[in-house]
Amino acid sequence: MVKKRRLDNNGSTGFQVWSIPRAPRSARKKGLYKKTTDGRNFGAIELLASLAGKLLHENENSASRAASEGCNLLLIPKDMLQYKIDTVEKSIKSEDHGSSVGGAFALERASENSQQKDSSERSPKVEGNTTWDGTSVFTNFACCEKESSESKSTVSKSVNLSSEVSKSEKIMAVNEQAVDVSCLNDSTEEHISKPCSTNAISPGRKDDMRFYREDDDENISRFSKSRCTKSKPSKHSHIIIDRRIRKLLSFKHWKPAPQLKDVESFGSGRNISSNKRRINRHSLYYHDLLYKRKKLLDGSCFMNTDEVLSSEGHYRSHGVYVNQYDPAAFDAMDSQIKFSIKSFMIPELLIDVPETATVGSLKRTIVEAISTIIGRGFHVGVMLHGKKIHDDNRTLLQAGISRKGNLDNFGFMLEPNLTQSSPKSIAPQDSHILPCNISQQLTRTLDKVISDMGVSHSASDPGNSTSVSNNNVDNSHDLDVSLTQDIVTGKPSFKSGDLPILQTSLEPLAVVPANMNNKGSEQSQRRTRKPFSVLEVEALIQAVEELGTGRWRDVKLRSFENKDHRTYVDLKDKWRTLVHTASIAAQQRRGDPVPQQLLDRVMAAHSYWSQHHSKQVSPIDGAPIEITDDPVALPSIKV
DNA sequence: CTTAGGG
DNA sequence: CCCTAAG
Repeated sequence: MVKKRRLDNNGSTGFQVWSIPRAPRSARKKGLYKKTTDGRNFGAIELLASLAGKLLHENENSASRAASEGCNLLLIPKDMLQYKIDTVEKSIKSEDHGSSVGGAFALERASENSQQKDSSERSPKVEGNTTWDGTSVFTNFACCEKESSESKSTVSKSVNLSSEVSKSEKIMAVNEQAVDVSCLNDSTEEHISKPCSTNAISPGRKDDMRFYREDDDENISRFSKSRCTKSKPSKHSHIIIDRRIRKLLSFKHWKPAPQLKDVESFGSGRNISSNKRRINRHSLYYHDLLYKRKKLLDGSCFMNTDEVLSSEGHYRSHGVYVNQYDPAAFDAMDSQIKFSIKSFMIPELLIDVPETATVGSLKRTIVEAISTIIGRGFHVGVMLHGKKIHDDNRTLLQAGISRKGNLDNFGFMLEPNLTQSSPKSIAPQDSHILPCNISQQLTRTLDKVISDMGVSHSASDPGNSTSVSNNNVDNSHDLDVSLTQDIVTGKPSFKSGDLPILQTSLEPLAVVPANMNNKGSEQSQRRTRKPFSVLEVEALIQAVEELGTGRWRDVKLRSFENKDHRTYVDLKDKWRTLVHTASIAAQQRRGDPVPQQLLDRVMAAHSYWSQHHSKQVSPIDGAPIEITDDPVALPSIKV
């Protein structure tokens, strides 16, 4: 019971103190961060698993067949991604320090001939990762080949595109490591370089730039039918949701992911390791990365070319999205730079641009190309070394984008177009009101993909395992990770409509880390600032007066229980700023002014609680705190 | 998970 | 607001 006693200061204090014994942790657990298990989540996960399995399988085949078809679209709910990532992590932890290709979703070739190694030289390396936060539109894959000498004359960059609509807080973020569906090699280059015009999609041609796109319909259908037989049902679903991730989502109205406990009961990471999966060390970093919230760059989506080949032509790290061929082989080529953009949504996109092209034209070309796939409603930004290149008039060369240039930190960003004008007009507070065109487009696309893939039903064949070969360019650590077996479980059963896609609002697009080397790139979206209203301030003060400082969780429960966007940490921070505000001259205060009266209460409560340990609670019987003659007590506040 | 502080 | 060390 809550009892209260008047805190009397010279008989004029209006400050009241309640003695509220702190409830046991166990009891407190419930409520604030309650998480439920949503059956749909599992369904989604299963679907993902299934898709992943297929995709992987697909990749296997395509890889072994010199991969000439490259367009597989796959949209995966974020939670699934996390699932995979976590699974991988588990295996990393429990297994070894081995290496894996491109992270979380490397696959282990179930049973392959011993020639694999020999062929690895020629076989494309499967490298890829996809990040899908909120409603990422793109996923990225990268296929790397060790053929620097074979490459004809292009610098090919596989650009990772990722777009996210984050404000739709009901969308589970999706991150996925996947296999690329097409590889750039001699045999495929021709194929994929087929001008778009050969497809139903109008070719984009501008400033001597060209972009190509692989036809994907066929692949999709093929994707949906083929190689399901190998899918092996997993006996256990290893769904380990990182709590940090959940934490991240906890205040976002996400449909709660299964609790860790619940999840773990499904199966533990042990099983993963028991499957003898080997994970590329590259993925280690990637994981770590994923555990950090990805931050937005200018509130937009960022796609990047994460890494480039090392000087030896090997992948240098996880999440490589850039393929760069031996510059020496480019002499014959008229200093053209080829950008290869890959993702689930963008199967394969090659963009050739002369170094003398301008950044602006590059952007336009990319927009043009991507628009044919996902529709309009976005624009492209170019990042280099962590900075956006704003000057569209500069040539690529001038901007530092050249065949021989260091493109480690090169990438693109997809930014939503609020108005068809400048994205700059996107006010933070309005970000959730982004036009629906993106949302709709995405949803539509997703729906189509899902249905096209025919995933909604019995997408996988229990009893079959999926595997993919990873011919790591760098043989020093070949990795094979096989998550599929565990992931692929049962049949996914959800309609496209069930996908946790966009709500009505959008937030700045999510980001794919531009450069995993850069610490700063491991960013995640920052919550939009929401100034405390006077009412909130008052409620906070009220609560603190009653509970004291240092019991922010209780404060939260008492006065902000239903305000998900106010965490107890926020409240604590707010209190701190309030105290600070109250202590400075009114002229120095900024923001919407807080009534002096409230600030006085803040000061009073602050001084009071700093004197009386806030954690001091009354006896078990709930007796009120005895506050008698206290000089520190609150000053009387008369209004 | 909560707190408490630094950034 | 974010991030984190501590507890």
